[in-house]
Amino acid sequence: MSDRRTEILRAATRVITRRGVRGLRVGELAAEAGVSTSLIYYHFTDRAGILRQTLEFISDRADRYTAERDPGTPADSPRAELEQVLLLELQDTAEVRENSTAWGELRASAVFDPDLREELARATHTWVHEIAELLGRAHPAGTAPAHAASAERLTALLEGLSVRWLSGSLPLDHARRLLRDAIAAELQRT
Amino acid sequence: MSDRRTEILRAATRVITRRGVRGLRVGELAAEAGVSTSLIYYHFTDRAGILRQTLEFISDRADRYTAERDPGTPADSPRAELEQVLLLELQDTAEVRENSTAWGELRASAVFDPDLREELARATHTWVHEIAELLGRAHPAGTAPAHAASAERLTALLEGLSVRWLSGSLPLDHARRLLRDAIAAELQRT
DNA sequence: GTCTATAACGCGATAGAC
DNA sequence: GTCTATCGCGTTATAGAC
Repeated sequence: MSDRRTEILRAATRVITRRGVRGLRVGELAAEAGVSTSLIYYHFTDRAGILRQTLEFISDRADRYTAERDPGTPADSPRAELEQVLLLELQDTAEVRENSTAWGELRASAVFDPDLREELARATHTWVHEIAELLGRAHPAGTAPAHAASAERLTALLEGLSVRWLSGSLPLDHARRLLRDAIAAELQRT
Repeated sequence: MSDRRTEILRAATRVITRRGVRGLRVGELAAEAGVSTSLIYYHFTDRAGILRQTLEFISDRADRYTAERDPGTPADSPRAELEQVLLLELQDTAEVRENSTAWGELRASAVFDPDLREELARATHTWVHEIAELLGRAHPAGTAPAHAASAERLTALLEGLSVRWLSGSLPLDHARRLLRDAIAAELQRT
């Protein structure tokens, strides 16, 4: 599925990484994709449609790269898997930067746009739940509510560290170290 | 110092709380402040000047309300003071909402605007340092580098929880509970 | 310092040909 | 499906009077 529409969605992802959700200009997107502005409207109706479908495209892609991690890896310990999944989001690759940036923008936009909140809360809940399950396997001694709380703290910390990294307040390796230590601490809770 | 310029800066803070940094319109700011648009330009030159000076105003004010807490309070334990200072940021009052919202916007905008990064990194560093000092008094057994790392984790977590609260993904009392537990855990580190 | 009036422009969106 | 050309509005910014 690498048609024109998909090409435009990929271009939109790059523009959002560069300018933000609220900084995306239809004209700039057209130039980035190498098409006319009216073709954008033909495929996406209006600016809101561009954003909706691009954010959907990005979150599908994020699900995929979370699901597809370690295809043939010899299934390390659950703890290593947990570290791997969380630290995956703190890497300086184009794909991770794009996803983290777009995710942060979605979060920041939802503060002012109630329409985005429901979908955002749903995606957050899914993510927290997935981390809580990994915590359950890595730390069977703990209770389910304790794992849920740990997962909320770790994912919220990760979002906080991620935006500090992207906004230039925290070097990437330092952010990774802080997150690793926080994971270790959550696993040592009684 | 409650002149026209300061009134406009206060109005700008309210508009940013309502619309976001990138949603601020000079005309709306003028209406909010009860002045003409051209007076805005007289005082701040251009839109970028409005934003720069407003964000400076906000970070100064945040410093001040952190510094001025408990004027005559009977200096509880350092631990209680630490909790108080951090939990202060998770309250549903107009002032805290304004500061948290504007601070989150500053952070999110800096991802796309390198001009904001220096001031932001400076303010972040000041804040982390202040929390690290409180941790030192609340937990004298720990080392200075450990306190610095704890302060970075706690403040990054607080930012993460704050934006989840403001974006409707996390109820306020739940966010407060998660933060309190994280503070307790940082104080129990060996 | 502050206002009214307006210029200049960027940007979302559409018309219509191919 | 894709393009060129353009409209119309909202917004930034300025001119000039008081």
